[in-house]
Amino acid sequence: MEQPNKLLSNPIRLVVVSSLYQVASADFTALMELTGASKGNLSVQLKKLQEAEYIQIKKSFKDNYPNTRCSITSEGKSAFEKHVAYLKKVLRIT
Amino acid sequence: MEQPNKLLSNPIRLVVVSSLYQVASADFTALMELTGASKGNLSVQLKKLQEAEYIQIKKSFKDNYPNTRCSITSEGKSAFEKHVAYLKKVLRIT
DNA sequence: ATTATTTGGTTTATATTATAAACTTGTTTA
DNA sequence: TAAACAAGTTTATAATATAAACCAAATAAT
Repeated sequence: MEQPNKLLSNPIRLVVVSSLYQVASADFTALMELTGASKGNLSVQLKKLQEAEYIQIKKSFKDNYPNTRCSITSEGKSAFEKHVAYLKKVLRIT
Repeated sequence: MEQPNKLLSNPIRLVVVSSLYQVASADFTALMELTGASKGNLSVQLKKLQEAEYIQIKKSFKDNYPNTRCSITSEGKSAFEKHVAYLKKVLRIT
């Protein structure tokens, strides 16, 4: 029933999804700071989350520079909630 | 300050450590049921936890069969507590 | 007006990790 | 005594994570 979510077992992806669960949207630079990941690493983790349809990525230009803005999808929200429920059970926290 | 623990980011190892945090000791078979891992997989994960000194393994014979009994160390307890604190922060749960 | 540096990323080669199949050693059952 | 089972371990392979190298455009320095 309650099983661990592999995508969300990676700390970088967990922080990304958890952050986007609270925050409407965040761009690449903000997510780098939040996660502490290198840009290469963050780039592939975001792509994985996008492929799983946990997040949505909108690319645009902001002040002449490319800007990658991410937001969570309803699938992402639901997956996150389930994973949190799983963790709570495993960790025995209410 | 609060960082993810890599060893405890693996779901099998997390369940092992979390279980041993509650339970004084558990043997290989019990941990297989708790984690759902194959024995090969469980075997290497236990060894990793042992190498990190998160758990202690005592081998004996029980009813003529080998028996592998695991318990958590104080280092394991502390690591688990810290990781839980980290997760709580990331997941925004009290 | 080149050249160098910075911004904001992506691709990809390599290192690390996870996993189960194959193996081992001994026990019980037929 | 041969087959099946118990309780693991080893190891080959698959999957994953990570950062170095790369790219394209913008800005700064000379």
